[in-house]
Amino acid sequence: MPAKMQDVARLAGVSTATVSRALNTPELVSTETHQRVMAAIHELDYKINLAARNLRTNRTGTLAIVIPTIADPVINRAVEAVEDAAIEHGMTLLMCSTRGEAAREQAYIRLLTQQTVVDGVLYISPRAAPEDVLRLAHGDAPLVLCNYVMDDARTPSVLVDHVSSIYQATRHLLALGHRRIALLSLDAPYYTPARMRREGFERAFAEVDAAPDPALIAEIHQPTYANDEWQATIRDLLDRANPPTAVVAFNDEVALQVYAVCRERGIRIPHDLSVTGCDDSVSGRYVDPPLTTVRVPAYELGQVAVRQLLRRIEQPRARLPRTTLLDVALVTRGSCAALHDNLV
Amino acid sequence: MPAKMQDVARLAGVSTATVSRALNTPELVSTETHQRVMAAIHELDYKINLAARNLRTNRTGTLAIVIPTIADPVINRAVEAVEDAAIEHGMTLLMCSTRGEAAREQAYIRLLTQQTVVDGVLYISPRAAPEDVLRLAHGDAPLVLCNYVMDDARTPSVLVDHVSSIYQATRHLLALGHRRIALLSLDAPYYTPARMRREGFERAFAEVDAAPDPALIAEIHQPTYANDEWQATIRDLLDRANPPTAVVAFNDEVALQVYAVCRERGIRIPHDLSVTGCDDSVSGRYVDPPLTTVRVPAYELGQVAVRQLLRRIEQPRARLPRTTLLDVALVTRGSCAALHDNLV
DNA sequence: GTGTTTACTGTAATCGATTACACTATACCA
DNA sequence: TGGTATAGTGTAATCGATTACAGTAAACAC
Repeated sequence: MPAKMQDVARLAGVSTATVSRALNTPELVSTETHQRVMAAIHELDYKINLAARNLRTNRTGTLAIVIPTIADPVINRAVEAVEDAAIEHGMTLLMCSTRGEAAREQAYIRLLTQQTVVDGVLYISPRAAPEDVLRLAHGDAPLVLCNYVMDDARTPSVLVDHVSSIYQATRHLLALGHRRIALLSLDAPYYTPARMRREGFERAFAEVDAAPDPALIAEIHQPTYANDEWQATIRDLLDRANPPTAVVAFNDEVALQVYAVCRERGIRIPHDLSVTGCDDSVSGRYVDPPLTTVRVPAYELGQVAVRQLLRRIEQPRARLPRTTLLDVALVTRGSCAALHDNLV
Repeated sequence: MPAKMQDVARLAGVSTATVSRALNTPELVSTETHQRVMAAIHELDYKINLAARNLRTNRTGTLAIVIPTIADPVINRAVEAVEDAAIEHGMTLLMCSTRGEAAREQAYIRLLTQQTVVDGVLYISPRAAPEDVLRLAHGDAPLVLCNYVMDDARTPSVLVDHVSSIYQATRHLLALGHRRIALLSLDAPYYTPARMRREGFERAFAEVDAAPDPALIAEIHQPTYANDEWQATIRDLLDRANPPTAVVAFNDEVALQVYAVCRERGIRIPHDLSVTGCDDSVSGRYVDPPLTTVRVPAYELGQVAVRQLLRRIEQPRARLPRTTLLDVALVTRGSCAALHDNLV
């Protein structure tokens, strides 16, 4: 029913080849013909049939973005960057959020290993096993990873420096005299940032010739970013006989959970407990006291990754940096204080 | 290079028709043949070419979801519902976030008026002019709207009851004795919820034979949900000679901005100022005092809408309710108090 | 035994664009 | 003037699946 290229060609008195050229390579068509074709297109309200074009050109004009959740400010921002770049290149975005569910992760990987679904895949914070990610990497569409390292020279990774973020937060607290510092982190199989955070934590301690108390490292194994389990963990931590004097949280949301538990318990921040977050999300900016956190280049994360991806799509053999590490910066606000002597 | 159906057929010793049937309508194929075909598919690692299928079947297996921003908890949740349903139906999701930019809104509408891009469109909180939305509605793909009303009998709308949410919050404050109540809302051309909120606000006043002070209605015209402008507006409001005794904010994020300004000014919540939010997002749950807000059925919003959309896709002539209104519920927490006599 | 139904399979047209190749007309050159 | 380059256009093959239609063989009915 809708007009096809044939109809346009007939109306404009040319062949379909010319219509196609008028649309895709106007420089090969005379100005006059081009105008006639455009007029016909307008007249018939012709819309190109993308399925036909895709079949013929073996391209889809679509990028897939695979993310663990849509409800995280850093990921949000990265996705915005990706969408911006996609639009700029006339491409669209297929959204695949896995919610940390292995089944979904697998299903999306299976789907995306087909060239005909998307032209490229951006995979943020994979929770899948290396062999599955590798399968995707060996699929027909180029792949770029975010926050994941994998032993495959062909697949570029872009990483926020999670080592540095936790390192900086921890160093800040150590400098304030704290030694009993708790780490609240998220862990999951194959979840690279968890390892990096632990490393940053330990490195900061090593620099002052100390070591963290393993009992104060709380790594929750949780598929999603849901908040329910954190409360229990935090209460546990603070209710101990020998509680921490400071807490490093792996993101701002969890840091605010610490705030909530402190309120319950009558613990004053920063007087009784110092707290740091991570990601510099809006929520940490307007609480009392304002949250000391780490600024993370979320938009840049998406931007760098999508640029590399687009590069690969245009030139499949393009050489790309194997890993790109993005800098972070400590943002000092009011949630940390020097350790009181009476609390040592 | 990748195996095609022809190769599978050859290896299995059947025709492509049989391979196709084995995949799409296995009940029409003998068990033995089916197994041979499956074995061949596995052997060759055959992946169906979706472009070819789409061209032939005139379907894409994709839904578009158009949203103003990805960084809003209610929208997030609605998107999750849509994705869940999409996966359940073996479909994928094309994400189109417009950031409230008219140009992007238009560009996506233009893109999606083509049948061959997606099988259906879900449009959440459109900011586009009615004629543009109508153009989309008259496109080839079925359309379902969220939080928008339009004069088109064919296009179903699913709405959160924004009238009721602000009405309930306002009534709560009125019952506590407040009369100088400010409304912080977002406005934009053609943005239905803004009108609904105003209506709820006024209705609550009308019920106690009063009227709101128009000077206390602050409707920011802002494309996005960014936080910068709110601070100024809120300061303005609170610094007046005759400031409000209560504030109704259209969402929790803005309510927390009010918290921040109050902290600056030494205004105590709820003692000096009562505050209500809306949406019951996580951020409001763990602040001090916990935010009184309105619970909004975000997941349900997406769920109801996508169900109607899928229904339409399967049966284009299906009769659907023209508008569906979703209930909301006040969540009373600690951010509101009875009006002190000395403040009257 | 003939006619009819059932179960399965194959042939070949078709979806609507792109593009290699061929062709014509004009411009340009010596 | 003949030859070659250039610009613009057309013809027709092609992408890889789906499916209407036709065909065959076995089962079944009478």
